[in-house]
Amino acid sequence: MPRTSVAAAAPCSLPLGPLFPASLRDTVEIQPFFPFIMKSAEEENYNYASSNLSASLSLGVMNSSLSTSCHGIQSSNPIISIIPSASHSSGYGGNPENEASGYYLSPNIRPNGAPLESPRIEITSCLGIHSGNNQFFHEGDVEESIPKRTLSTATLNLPNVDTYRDPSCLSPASSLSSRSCNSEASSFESNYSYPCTSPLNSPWQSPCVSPKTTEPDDGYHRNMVACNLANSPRHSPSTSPRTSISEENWLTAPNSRPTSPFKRKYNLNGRQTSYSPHHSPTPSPHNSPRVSITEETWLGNTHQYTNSAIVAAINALTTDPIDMNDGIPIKSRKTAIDHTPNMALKTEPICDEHDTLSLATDLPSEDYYHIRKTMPCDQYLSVPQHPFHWAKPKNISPTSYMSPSLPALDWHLPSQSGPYELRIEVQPKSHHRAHYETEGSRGAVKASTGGHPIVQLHGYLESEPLTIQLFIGTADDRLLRPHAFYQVHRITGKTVSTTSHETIISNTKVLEIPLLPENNMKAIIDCAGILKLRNSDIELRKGETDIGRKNTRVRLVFRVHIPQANGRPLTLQAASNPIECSQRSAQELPLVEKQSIDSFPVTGGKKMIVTGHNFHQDSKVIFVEKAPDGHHVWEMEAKTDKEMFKPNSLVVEIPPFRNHRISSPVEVNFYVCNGKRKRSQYQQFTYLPANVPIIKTEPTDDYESAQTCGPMNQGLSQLSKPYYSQQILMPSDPGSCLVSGFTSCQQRNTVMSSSPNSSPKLHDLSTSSYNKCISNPGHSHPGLPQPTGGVPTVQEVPRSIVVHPSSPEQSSHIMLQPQVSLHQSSSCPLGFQQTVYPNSPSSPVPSITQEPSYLQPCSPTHSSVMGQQQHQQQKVQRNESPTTQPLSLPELHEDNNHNLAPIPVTIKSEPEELDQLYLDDVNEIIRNDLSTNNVHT
DNA sequence: ACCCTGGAAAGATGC
DNA sequence: CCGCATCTTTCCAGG
Repeated sequence: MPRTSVAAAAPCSLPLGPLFPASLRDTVEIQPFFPFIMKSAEEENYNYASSNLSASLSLGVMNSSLSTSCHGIQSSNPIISIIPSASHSSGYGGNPENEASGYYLSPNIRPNGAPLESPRIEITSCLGIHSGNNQFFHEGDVEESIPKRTLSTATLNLPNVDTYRDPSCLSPASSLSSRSCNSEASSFESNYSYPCTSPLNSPWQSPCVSPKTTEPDDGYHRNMVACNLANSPRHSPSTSPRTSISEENWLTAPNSRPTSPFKRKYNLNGRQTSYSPHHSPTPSPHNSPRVSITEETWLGNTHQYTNSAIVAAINALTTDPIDMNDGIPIKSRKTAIDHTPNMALKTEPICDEHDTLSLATDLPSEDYYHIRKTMPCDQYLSVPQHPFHWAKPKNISPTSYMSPSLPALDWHLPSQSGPYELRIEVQPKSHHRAHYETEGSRGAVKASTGGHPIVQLHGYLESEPLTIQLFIGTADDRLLRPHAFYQVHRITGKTVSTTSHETIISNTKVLEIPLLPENNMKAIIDCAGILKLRNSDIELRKGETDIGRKNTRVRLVFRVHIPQANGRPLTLQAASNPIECSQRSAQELPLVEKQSIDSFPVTGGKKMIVTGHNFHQDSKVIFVEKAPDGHHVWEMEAKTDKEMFKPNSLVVEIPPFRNHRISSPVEVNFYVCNGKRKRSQYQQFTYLPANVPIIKTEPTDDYESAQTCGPMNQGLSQLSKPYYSQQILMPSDPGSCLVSGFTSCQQRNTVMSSSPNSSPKLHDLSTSSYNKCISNPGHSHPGLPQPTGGVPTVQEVPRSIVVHPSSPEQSSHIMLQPQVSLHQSSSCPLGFQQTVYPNSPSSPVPSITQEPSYLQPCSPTHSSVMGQQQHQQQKVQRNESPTTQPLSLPELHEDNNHNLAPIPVTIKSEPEELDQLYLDDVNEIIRNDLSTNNVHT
């Protein structure tokens, strides 16, 4: 099939797929989302930053920053081509509607809050690109802006690559992975100074360099040459970092697949010295979703420059120019073979194409390698980058063109906005054995009920059909994003009733499914299978930090773009419950899907029904309370009712908590254990005080007033209000009002946020504690502010994903994360984790309502993730110093400012005798706090 | 013949 | 370094 040539595609025209309503198509072209995007990206950074790494902002933040920029690149490189339209230009940086731009731009001026002891990178970034005037998008400006940019240097701390992985967990969090930049950063030695401080030398420049050229390839080529002049292997081979494989070698190397993909040979540098690409039977995006530069994006679809590209570019300014190269997949087992035919179909002369491709991909790559080569600590595998990538036959679909104007796949979006709500009516089964490329399809994902998952868009009354996008997302503790090791696989056949169209967006396969009014905007997802990519393939990908081993859980992520009157499509997103994709896990590991009770008084004794899979009669249910450092402070095996045992359900008697005198809810975990190393994910459970901890009644008013303070509160208010009252009433019958996991999440969230109810026990106001917490941040969590200057520590990331009954309502409330991010971002421009102190003036908070399309970044949809995050947040707050104020409720804190007491900060297990001592003091503090709040409000 | 599945062998990796 | 337990990937066979 002939591929759309670069020249053929009109850069300024972003045709949407046929499935897209004309209105949407129209709007997409001219609507700038960039401010949002930027914000989202930034938010995400924060989220990630805090999630994996310990409180120390340094690593975590860096991590996120880098990752974002990198992955932002996905579609990025090409930033320029798209910009032709003036309307576009206005979109980027300059949308006055919100503070996004400013907020987003802030990263450039990030204060270096990172601890010096952490490895760091001196990054030269270009200011000015954020001018907010879209200079980015004006061709002329773009070109001119480069030299004009002011160089700024930011010192970023290097993320600890492995920190995110919980050694004890079944599955590693799926990574920042694709946020390849992380790895990039991590591979750099501290204080390493890039040789290329000039923007011109940075691959990042490429996007800025060849905007909409009539001769994309040439222009690109030219620019790349200019940018990479000295570093190009072609031009100066000596600079090539590749020690063992030259491009030529690579190209001429046999394509035969190694006997075993696992048998990797490394040279002294730890790089893989030899590598044979494997020809996969089926084309699949091997590139990390975050990886952005592919032949497709660079050359095949130069017009496909997306906002994310711009975001990436901007982010790059704050991080590392080298990151640009992350987008270039260097590993591709099957590339050569697959592409040969593909190339032949191209409209451009093959030789030209080839050259261009090679140049396009190699230059940045080499540049990258060159830089890396000089680094003392090179942890990267030197995998030759093949100029051709896996075939992407479907990528030429017009539909894919819409991606440029739509939010990147790893942006977090709400499932609900205004009257619209994207809801997963029928959740997929918790297990689905993914198939390898070497296998035949293993069929479509099914629903636990026997049918197939169903997604429905509520509130949409137009007659215009829409399109549902589906891709495979992560299901780990971190935020949702395309899964590096899994791709959606289109299922066809007589058994499939739903038509679908496969496309690739930013190297992630996306299934597009029509959403028709005649079907009540409901789609039965019987056409989506899951393809497993070899770990070795993905892990070898340059910049890929994700670990495939045991990273076998995914979620189905659905998106819908709703045309809006203002021309800006509203994008909603919903993610399914986690799906275990490995064969073994599906057969052996217990999996908890639901629990009848999420919280109960410390006295325990109540029966809780745990439903899931692979339960045995001798399955044990262990309750665990974890200390900040991940150690188990308390473990208790719950009694299970053997007689009531079923393979998919267990009846468990909630064990009494170790401390019956808690005055505020204490969150613990439990898991089902079928034997050694056969444990389910951690599930959340909250112990409630035996007696209702009603310290005072004002909080309600205060809290509500606080919620009305800022736009950001909206999501939170929904989240919190219910709980607040619940908490008061809870003791009567916690179980009755806390059934769904989500409810519990809300509760937890609120609990930690609504200081007034916090347990004195959990408040360690002592200086010693405070310091202790700071110096020993045990946990870092997504979206959570980390204590500035803290030392990063490896956090145990229990891969606890609570499978909540998916409730749209609930989902929609899960806005905590994004909001946190927003707030955080706004207050911490640099992306460095900056603790938001209660009494710190609040930064302007972008109004969610103003920009429903993207301002609600956090996907409410990933209920499980959110639940975890919230859970984690609570833990952090509970365990860490007061400085780690939960950002979840910024307004609340603002209102509460001057008083840190209400925030649970420690989980220290102290003698119960101390409880009362604390209680009195804390109560007093809380009263004062509340009084203060009242005055303020 | 092809798709879908379940099972399991063989190899890879981690403890 | 070895052995064992796990985990991943490929193969096989049957419906």
